[in-house]
Amino acid sequence: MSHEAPTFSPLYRQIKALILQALEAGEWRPGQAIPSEQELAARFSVSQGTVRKAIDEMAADNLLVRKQGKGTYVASHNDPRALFRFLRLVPNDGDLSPPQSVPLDCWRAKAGQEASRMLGIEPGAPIIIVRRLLKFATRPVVIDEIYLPGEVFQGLTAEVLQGWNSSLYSLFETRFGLRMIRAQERIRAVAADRGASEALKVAEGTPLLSVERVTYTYGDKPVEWRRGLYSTADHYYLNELN
Amino acid sequence: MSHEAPTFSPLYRQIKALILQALEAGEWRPGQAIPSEQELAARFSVSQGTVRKAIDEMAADNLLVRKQGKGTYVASHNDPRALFRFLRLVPNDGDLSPPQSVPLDCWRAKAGQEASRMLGIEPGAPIIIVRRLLKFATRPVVIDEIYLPGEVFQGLTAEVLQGWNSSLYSLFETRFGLRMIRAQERIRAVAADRGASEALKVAEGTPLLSVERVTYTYGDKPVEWRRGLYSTADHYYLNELN
DNA sequence: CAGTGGTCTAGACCACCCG
DNA sequence: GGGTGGTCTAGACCACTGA
Repeated sequence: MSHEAPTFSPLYRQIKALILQALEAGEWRPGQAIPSEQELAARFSVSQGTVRKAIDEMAADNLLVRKQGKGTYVASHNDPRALFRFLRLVPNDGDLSPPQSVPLDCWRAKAGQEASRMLGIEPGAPIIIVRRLLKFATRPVVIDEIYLPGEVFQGLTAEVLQGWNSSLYSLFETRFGLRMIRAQERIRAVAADRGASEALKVAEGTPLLSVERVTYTYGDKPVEWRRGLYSTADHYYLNELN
Repeated sequence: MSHEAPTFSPLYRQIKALILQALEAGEWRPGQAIPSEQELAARFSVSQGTVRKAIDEMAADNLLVRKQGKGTYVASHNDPRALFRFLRLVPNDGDLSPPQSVPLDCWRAKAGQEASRMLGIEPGAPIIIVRRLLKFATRPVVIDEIYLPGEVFQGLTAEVLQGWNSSLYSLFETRFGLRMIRAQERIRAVAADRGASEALKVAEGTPLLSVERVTYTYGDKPVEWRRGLYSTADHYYLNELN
């Protein structure tokens, strides 16, 4: 077996790259099953064990979901289990009912310094800004300001947001074919300004969590930058350290 | 993986349990190499592949560290790479010099309601409380109050803390044979009270991160409860969402 | 060089799901 | 029953480390 790559790359990683490529090209849609390990092994002319190891890694990366006896599926944000992967806020009383996203505003603008740096686009490039409220059991808990590259989110309007009653990422995936793979959050404590205090129904100056998030799609391409202000009177940000 | 009744336990998981047991019994010390896969396979009368899969999982759990060509080692908090596994605070300017732990106080007490619940011990059981400051480049950034079960940390005194210039978990591991496996953090925003404002040199009422952590050792046994107040003027809490 | 972990293969069998 | 993923084995070879 010849590996002409300068740095050694095992076969299963090459297979992983090929599957990733097919995934990115939309060969199989989120929620659908990919071909069986045997079929993929035949397609790439490797043994089932090698395909298996490639899929193992992609399942660990939350790109695929294995279901014994059924098949391997493309991960989807429509899956309710995916919801709390990117939302680490938990009510003090442990109530697990899913939060409700209430869009407040949606307008177009040009990328400023910070947005262009975070999204990896030119300053002045078109962006879309969304303001929305997150309610847990009718109580406003998070106010978000979300910056999206206009090029990717062509048809995103307030109406589209209004007409969607599931998670934002679920909308992005279904409507724009954009799959959020991973994110990075920077968390600070700040005092509520006028706008936040009104939206979250707390006193001005109340300490809030400021959660800045950059979200990446395939190829580590940033496609969302958001800043959320979290009221932590009745909720907390939960983080598991492994 | 699943929390259902284990109707079936694959061989490699049984091997994993056996290795875990040996680890817990101190058969190999942190930082040391465990026997080779071949030796373990012979010892447990299974194939190398099965041992391999067991070790794979334990490496993923950060219990073991594989080093190609050398062997497999017991993970240790003395390893500098382990430091930022439990400390997610990063300076705004990206300076990577490790923080300095400054013990302020260390006294004995009896567990109250909250401490007993968090540590899974009887109310009134002996506990040790440590107050300490974390400095990044001479600047005070975190003030911690740490609750430890007295039974486990017999000889812990202010002197012992003073004489240690590495991380706390490194001390716990070396001195008390206690390995911290995983932790759970609950994060809220709070206003600095008098004590915190003096320790962190910020104005009273400044928003701070309140980070409550419960840390677990083998068998998911809680052995530390701490509450930290983080000043986020020049630092932020970084969280990767995968 | 010998010894370690890392990869790849081929085949057998098991657990699970569904028609 | 047939198809899927999941486990287990045995053997060959590769990449890395250190003496």
